Amino acid sequence: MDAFFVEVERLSDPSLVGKPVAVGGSGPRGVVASASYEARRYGVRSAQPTAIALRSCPSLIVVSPSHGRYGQVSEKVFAVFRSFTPLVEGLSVDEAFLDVSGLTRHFEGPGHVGAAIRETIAARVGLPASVGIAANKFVAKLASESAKPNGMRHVPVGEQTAFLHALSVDALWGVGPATLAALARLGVETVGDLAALPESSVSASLGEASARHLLALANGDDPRPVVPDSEAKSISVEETFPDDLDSPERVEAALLAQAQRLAGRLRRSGLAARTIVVKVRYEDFTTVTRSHTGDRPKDAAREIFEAGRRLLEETDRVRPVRLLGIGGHGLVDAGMPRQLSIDGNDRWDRIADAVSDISDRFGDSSIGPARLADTRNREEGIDQ
DNA sequence: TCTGGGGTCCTAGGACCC
DNA sequence: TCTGGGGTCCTAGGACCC
Repeated sequence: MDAFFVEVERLSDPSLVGKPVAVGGSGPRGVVASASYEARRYGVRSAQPTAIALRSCPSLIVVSPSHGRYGQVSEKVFAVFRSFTPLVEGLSVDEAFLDVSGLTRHFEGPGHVGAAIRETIAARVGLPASVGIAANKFVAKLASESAKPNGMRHVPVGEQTAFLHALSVDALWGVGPATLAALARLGVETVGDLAALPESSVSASLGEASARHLLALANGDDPRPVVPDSEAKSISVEETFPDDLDSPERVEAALLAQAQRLAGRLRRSGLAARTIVVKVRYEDFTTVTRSHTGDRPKDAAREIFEAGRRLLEETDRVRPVRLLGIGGHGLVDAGMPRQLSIDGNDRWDRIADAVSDISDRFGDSSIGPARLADTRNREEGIDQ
């Protein structure tokens, strides 16, 4: 999908059409999540601090994200995908690979499939989408990038090498800033430069596994099949605070609220986490994680909070905290037999269920621990 | 007005087991 | 007669993607 968050906002507020718009955080630490093509002409990019985006585009309209709405629209888009083929591999909320090799009887060629998908999305959802067509996932992905916005690009097998080799190396999937710098030291600028190097010299600076992988991609070789809907491997909640949390009490209060949000998401998915991870970022941006794998999977807010609190004790409690997060890894089906607790924890399970129901219906901020409410009231100057 | 939030995958060392 | 080989799991950090 093209500028997905922005286009969803335009569906509900047509006055945003044709203007430079960014969806993202508007606070002092906000960043751009999605920029309209009008905004991109001013240099506005996703992941850019909102303050810098506003400097380069003073007329920029900044809209706060409504992730629930994006999820709903995403489901409609994916329903369109699945009406063409069950072989749909979601890559994110707004992007998927479709294996359409089985549709040769119904369509004259892949170009007709791509056109039909774009038309159906426009008709049923009302949003622009771009399609890339190729013989494998990696080239199809790059083809869709070059098709944006609101276009279609077919790269036949015979044109694959010419298409790939002209691209800058950082177009390759998996080449970010660190790998780009390492490749630049080898004199590599384009995908063609990389493809011309012997594997030994690439693996000397990137390691054997990465070198083999990147060289294969540079030659257009990507054997990975389209694998429909894989299970989530982790679920996490994190938050960057407008002002650093400068006391252990404030950090713990925030952790309690996050533990409840995490518990709610786990329970709604019917999952429990074997491993709990706490993430802390300090004011100088250094980030640490602490994790612990318990003997029982957890999905109750109280248990998750207690595990997180113990992990917090292994971090620096003095330095102000810019970001705090908590996550669950090693997810298992919550329906599988779990040892019944004898210490009254099932009471907390029932409370977490009730909290989860209420936050489902009325939003995450509708219910929370009294300790957090106390902190909020104090910050707002409300008498106890 | 410096740097979000939610993920995946990989690496590397250490514990532990046979 | 000082220290094999293979495997799995856990933990921490980092690169990368949208």
